Amino acid sequence: MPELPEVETTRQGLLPLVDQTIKEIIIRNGSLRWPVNPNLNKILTDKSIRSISRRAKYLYINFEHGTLIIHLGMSGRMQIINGNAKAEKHDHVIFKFINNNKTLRYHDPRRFGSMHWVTTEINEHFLIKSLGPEPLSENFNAGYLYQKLRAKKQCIKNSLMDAHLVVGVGNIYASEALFLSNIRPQKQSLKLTKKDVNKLVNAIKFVLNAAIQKGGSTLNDFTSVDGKLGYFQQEHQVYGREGLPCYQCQNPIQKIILGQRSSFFCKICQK
DNA sequence: CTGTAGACCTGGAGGC
DNA sequence: TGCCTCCAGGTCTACA
Repeated sequence: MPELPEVETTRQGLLPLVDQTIKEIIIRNGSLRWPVNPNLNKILTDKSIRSISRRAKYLYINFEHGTLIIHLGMSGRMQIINGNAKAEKHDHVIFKFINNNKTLRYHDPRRFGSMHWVTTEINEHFLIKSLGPEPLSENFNAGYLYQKLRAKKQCIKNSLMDAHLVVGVGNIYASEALFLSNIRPQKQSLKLTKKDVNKLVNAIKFVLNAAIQKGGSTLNDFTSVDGKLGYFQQEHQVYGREGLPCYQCQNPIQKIILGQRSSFFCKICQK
């Protein structure tokens, strides 16, 4: 589920927990991508959430004395539950609150996600320190991206998914943004013109913003909720549409593997 | 330094 | 029904 729009949507959904005080944290399975700090309960009991922010696909749960950095991996979810319904399979970490009958659950079947308690300068943390700019910030612009791409021999799709270059562009939105920019995913990065790069930057911002507006819509199952009007409510333009007609030209969408990840494009619309 | 394959892990879909 | 293979939203690490 989680590409940047889903993480941002999750962040917004967690905002009601700001100012709430932790009563208890139960670690049911701490073997995520990195082991969860077993002292989390001791560290955070009676502490209040000051704010909840995001950097790349990391959620920051900010406390006065430190930050809990959470990544959702491939299959993670954060869910607020009313009442005391018992934890389900893959609910690995449970947060309970004082003066509030709500429970926050970290659910992650594949356990590719992570949780780190950080009290030192967060931008120096090993997960954070070498991240590229936020795609929706002004720091991510055509001038910046063109400079970065001009010496890169790898294909543009792989470059886009390199978090040193720009964060938050995952497998789905990389394909989608390249389609909107009429650029083939396998094109060498250094062959993009300034015009290409300009179009690409705008497309990345557009697809991410549109998905955030829709509350995160990465998966096809989202379309079944209301598959009527609007760009994202319909379907992705290319992702997951191998063999189906391109919405622009009706030619079948192609699937290729780049960097071990499925990539989709239209060979007529993208050059 | 650059670029790529492998690794981590579970579950769902599809073939036989 | 059961077993097998393949595939999935991410990204760190090891190695050429």
